[in-house]
Amino acid sequence: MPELPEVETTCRGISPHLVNQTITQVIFRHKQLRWPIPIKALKDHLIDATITEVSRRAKYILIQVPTGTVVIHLGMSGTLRIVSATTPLRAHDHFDCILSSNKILRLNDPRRFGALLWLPNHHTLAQLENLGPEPLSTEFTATYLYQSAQKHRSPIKTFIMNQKVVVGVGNIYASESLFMAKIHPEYPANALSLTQYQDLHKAIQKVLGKAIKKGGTTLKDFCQSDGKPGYFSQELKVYDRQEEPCLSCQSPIHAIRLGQRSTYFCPRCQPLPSKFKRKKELLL
DNA sequence: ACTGGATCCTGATCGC
DNA sequence: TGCGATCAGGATCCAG
Repeated sequence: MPELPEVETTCRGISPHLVNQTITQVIFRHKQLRWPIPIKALKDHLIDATITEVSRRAKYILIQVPTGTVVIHLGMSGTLRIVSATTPLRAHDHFDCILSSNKILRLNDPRRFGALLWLPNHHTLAQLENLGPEPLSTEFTATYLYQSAQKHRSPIKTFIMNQKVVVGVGNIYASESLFMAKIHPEYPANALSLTQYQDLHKAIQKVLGKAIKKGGTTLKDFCQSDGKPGYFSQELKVYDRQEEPCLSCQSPIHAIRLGQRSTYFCPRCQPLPSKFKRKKELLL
């Protein structure tokens, strides 16, 4: 369940269990997630190392030890939990990090779209380079979005999900933010006005900020057993609501595929000027 | 340089 | 009950 708010929540949840703990053992049960796991480097650098900090960049979780950083991405299906030695193993428990407190940081990821990487101090990691600004930071502004968009004619939804533009806007929040800003997801990025980007910028921050709060409360016990997902559904205005009435105008919510991702919007609240509508014959 | 599509993998769900 | 098709909260890679 790795939307940015859950990654943030995971970070906050595991951090107190990790910081100042010494790692006594690491166990690998799979050698590859999205990329091969650098098992040897992780063993060499983690065993007997003390964790100094846990932080987040984009949807990557960063666990700092004296000689470098463990970089974890949860992909589509990953979870990180704090468990005990008696917690039974489940399918897809790929990695354990055993601490001096006897607690265990356990990574589970059925689809293995996630990542477990090692970043030595003073090195760089391609995945962490060229990332756009954090959506809740002050570098992320409406003007920045507007200017970045000028050379992109791709649909606005695809544009805001591009991590080089801004990090952390996933498939759910892209649809939700565009609904709040009353912008059609297929609107070409470079056709939107600065005013529209001001609305969109505000919407992204509002939706993500609220979701982090929700994630924080709903997942507060996520590290004990299984924090139930589905808590978003109460807040979602369009996502996964195909054919249901728009909460603002009662029109049926539409669903389309955009960039191979499910996309939801209200055709009445988020109109698309006819000049931007795609013609079927052009798609063939 | 940008864009869209294919791709990695397992599991849940739905129609037949 | 079983089977195949489809879809899932991500993001990289590659051809055009």
